Formats: sequence, C-alpha cells, structure tokens
Amino acid sequence: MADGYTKTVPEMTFGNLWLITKEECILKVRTRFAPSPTGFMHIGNLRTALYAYLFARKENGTFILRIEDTDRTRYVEGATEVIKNTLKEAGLHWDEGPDVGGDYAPYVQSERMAIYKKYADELVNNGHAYRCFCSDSDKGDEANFAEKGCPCRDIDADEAAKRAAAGESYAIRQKMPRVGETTYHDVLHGNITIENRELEDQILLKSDGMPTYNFANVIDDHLMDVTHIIRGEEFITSTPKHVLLYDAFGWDKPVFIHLAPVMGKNADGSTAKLSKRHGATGFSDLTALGYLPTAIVNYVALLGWNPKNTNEEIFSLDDLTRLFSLEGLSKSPAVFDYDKLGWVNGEYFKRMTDAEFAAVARPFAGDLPPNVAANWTNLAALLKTRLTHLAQIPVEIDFLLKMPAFDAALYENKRNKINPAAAEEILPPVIEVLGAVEAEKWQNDVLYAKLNEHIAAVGQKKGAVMWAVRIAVAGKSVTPGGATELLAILGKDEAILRLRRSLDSLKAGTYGTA
RNA sequence: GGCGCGUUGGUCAAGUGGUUAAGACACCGCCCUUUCACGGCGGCUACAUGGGUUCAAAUCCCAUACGCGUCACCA
Repeated sequence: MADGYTKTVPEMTFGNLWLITKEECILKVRTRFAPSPTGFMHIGNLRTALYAYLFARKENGTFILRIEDTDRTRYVEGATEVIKNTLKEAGLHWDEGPDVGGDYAPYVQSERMAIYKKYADELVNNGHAYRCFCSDSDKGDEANFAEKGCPCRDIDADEAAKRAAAGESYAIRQKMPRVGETTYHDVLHGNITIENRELEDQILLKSDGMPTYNFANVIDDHLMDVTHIIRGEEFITSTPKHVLLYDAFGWDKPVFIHLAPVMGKNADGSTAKLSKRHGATGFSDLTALGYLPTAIVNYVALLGWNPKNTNEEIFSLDDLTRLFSLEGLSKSPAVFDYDKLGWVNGEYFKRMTDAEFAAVARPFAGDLPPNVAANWTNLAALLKTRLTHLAQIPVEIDFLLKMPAFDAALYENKRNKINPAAAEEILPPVIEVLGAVEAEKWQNDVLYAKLNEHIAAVGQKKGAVMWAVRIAVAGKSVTPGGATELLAILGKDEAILRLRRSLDSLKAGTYGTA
C-alpha cells in the first residue's frame, strides 16, 4: 500500500451516504480508465472515462489510464493511440499511465504477465484456484460442462502439479464456493447479492499465460491502489467473482460504481445499447462531423449525470470538475440524442467570437472561390447561429459557390407581397443603385443603407425588395443571411452578375441561371 | 431459461412521504425581423401496471409487465 493512502471501507457506506471516518478524511482517491484497445473510442467509453476523470479531479485524486490488452486475438494496430488521442482531445489528462509513467508502472497489462502469474500461483497454492487441463474438445457439451463444472477441479493438487511440471498445457480457474452468497456494495445500486452457485469456476489465467479481464483487473486495481472503480453496468454480475478474489487474497475492496449504459434509438423507436447502427457513435466520428470536443464532453457528461442545484447545461471541463458528484449519477439508461448534442454544440458556436468560429469552421467549407474566400469571416459569422455541426456547412453555402438554377416561383411570397412580376419591376433600379456603389464600399452596412434609401425613394415595401434581391442573388429560399449580407459575401462583380442574369431569366421567362 | 439491474413527457432529467410534478432538447404557435436563424413569450405531452403500508406515495414494500445486462481461455 502506498504512503499517504488509506483504504476505504465499503461496508461502511449506506446508500449514497458516506460515513466519514478519520481514515477517509485523508483518503487519496485514485480512479482509473481501463479500456481495451479496440481501435475505436465509443461514446459510452468516453463517458466512463470522463466520470472517472471528474471524480478524481473533484477529490484532488489521481486519474490513471491503464490499457487492458490481454486478448491477443483482438489486438488492433494503433488502437492504443486512438485511446490516448481521444483522451487528449477531450482534455482528460491522466496522471499515471502510458507515456507519463507513474509509481505503479507498467500500465499496459501485456507488460505485467509475470505479476499475474505470481498471483495466480498463489491462489493455486492456497486452494482458491486450480489448474485446468481441459481442451475445447474435453469440454464436450457446453451446457453440460457449465452445469457440472470443470472436472479438473477435483484433480489431486499434487497430481496437477506433476502434470504441469511435465509440460502439459493448462489454464487456471478460480474455485468458487458452491454454497452461500456473495454481497457487495455499489454506490448507485446499493447492495447486490448473488448466489455463489450462480458463479462458475472462471478462467483466471489463460493457457497462453495471459490473464482474463476478471483476474487482471482485480490484481491491477489492488496493486495500483485504485480506490473507486467506475465502469459499465455490464460488470455488475461479474463483480461478485472479483469480490471473492479480493477476499481470497485478503485484500480490501475498492468502492464500486456501475454506470448505466448509453443507449441508441432504433428506427422503430425502441432502444438498444448505442452502437454503430445508430450512426456516429465514436468520438472521432463526431468530431469529423464538426461537433466540438468541448461540446461532446459537455453533452456526454449530461447523459447519465446531472449537477445539483442548477438548471444550467453548458459546462466547461472545469465547470464539470467543480460540480461533479457521485450523487448526481443516474442509474437508469440514457438515450443518446443527436438533437440535444446539436443544440449543445450550437451553444458553443454562439459563444465563440466570429474569428474563432471562422477558424474552426474553415476546413469544413472546402475549396472556396476567391470572392467568397475573401469574405470567409463574414460568411462564417452568418453561419455561426445556424448550425448544429460543421459538416452542414457545404450544403448551407453551396449556392455561393455556384448559382443554382431555380424556379421563378421562389419570388412568390405572400407576406412580403411579392411575386415574379413584381420582382421584374423591382430588380432593374436596384441593379442600378447597387452598380453605383464603389467596390471598396461593398459592405453589408453600406449596401443596406443604400437599398433602404432607394426603397424610401421609390416607396416600395422593404420586405418585397429585399426578398427579390435575395432570391435573385441566391436562387434559394432559405439562406444564411439576408439580401445585403449575401451581396456583401459574393462581392460586387459576382453579385451584380447574378442579379442581371436572374433578371434576364425573369424577362425571358426561362427562370433560373444554371 | 437462471440470475441481476432498470422503469417520471418523444429525449435528457429535477424530485428523496404532503409540490399547481422543475428545467432543457425536440415539436407547435405568437412577437421581433431583409428569408432562415438568433432572441423573447406561450403551448403540448410524464410518475409502466396492480396490490399494499400511511391521514397522505412519483417517493416505502410486494407482485406483474416491459427493457437491458450476464451466464467465454472477450473486455
């Protein structure tokens, strides 16, 4: 046990209430995120990591990253990098783990083989585990095997040792008690009890020498002095096995916190654990669509957790750290909602300066013609309040890159009392007025003022003129920005050209300028 | 199937025996307005069901239903 650290006593917690003892006052919280490197950072995993991170930070504790790569058959090249990069992008910096090291290194399980072997042997020696020489064919009927248990459990210890010494391949199984029950306490779910006979003699050490998750996580969590295990609910029923292991070694148990899963909504309205078929579910999928890491973290934090005493929903990582508490965790599943994510993301856009937004949005706009590129910051400012994610930009601005063909019916608008015929009257003088504006003064405020002057002079309806101009120049009914804003973005030459062509089409009755 | 966990509006959720059952997203309407959006105002919709306990239950207990998880030499 490391210095300055005292174990918690899970038995002394009731519900979500903690009885604080003197020892606990000096408890140094240590949490870990222990992903398996699959090459993909699922949003549910990110949330688990986030909660573990927040809790550690909130308690001035330590956040550990541990890579659980004990399944060789699942090894994916570069997968660890994906995990590390995601954590970095999300701002979840780990105090101990790969790259940064720490007093409990190594933090990659495949580098800790000797450790698991040693502890597995200890268990074999004290009778809490045994060698299993079964091959797949020996297991015969799976159901029967599961019911009767592994026959190796009854092999004489000396004989088993001899067979092992003779070079026979074996795995090590945990010897479960066949009677009684095992109870542990979960912060969210209270006491959870499982009959011991429900527990099978699980493999601790595979025949390739690698530990299974159920063994390695116990050994490592103990050796690394992890105080709070925050992980998914799928481990709720296997935790009694872990508890039995802690007991077999005579170790104190950490505090368990099992999180409800993140769900996705199916086409038929039902829900299922969030997976690829629900769309973008990986952190990188989301960022590729133009959701900001800060917004993703913000939204994901709220999926299964809620701060006390506030209705605010936009939180920075620092805010979350300050507000986080285990009591705010929800024990029921939460459905991932793209609408809400989009709203949160949009809130972040709105809080950025125009320049900041223009910078992050630029890569999503693709190649821009010179006239539009020159006005990018202004265009971005128009886009800022209209997006839920950056990938929407191309369709939002497509008409600026290429004037679309459009139907004259677009000039039709009842509220503004405008129709194609009226547009044909309105446009000519407008083109003249705009043509007189010097290129250097071709800016929104100037154009707006000029147009207003003209409107006042001829006594037309402002909405009608603006509508006609906007349609003539955009060829689209819904645009980011109004008439003069679009004129400004297009630049004088292109704007005038478009107005003329649209007017010509109107006159010719051909409508539209392809 | 056994065991376990869960269940407040379409979604996220507040709520810890006595409330007109918050708030947010989405949706709808109105206002603002050079379109859309932003912003402002308003509306819609919820305690899974059935039994208890209690003067009083979304809150406590028990069933039922439904959902999810787990029963691997995967994590």
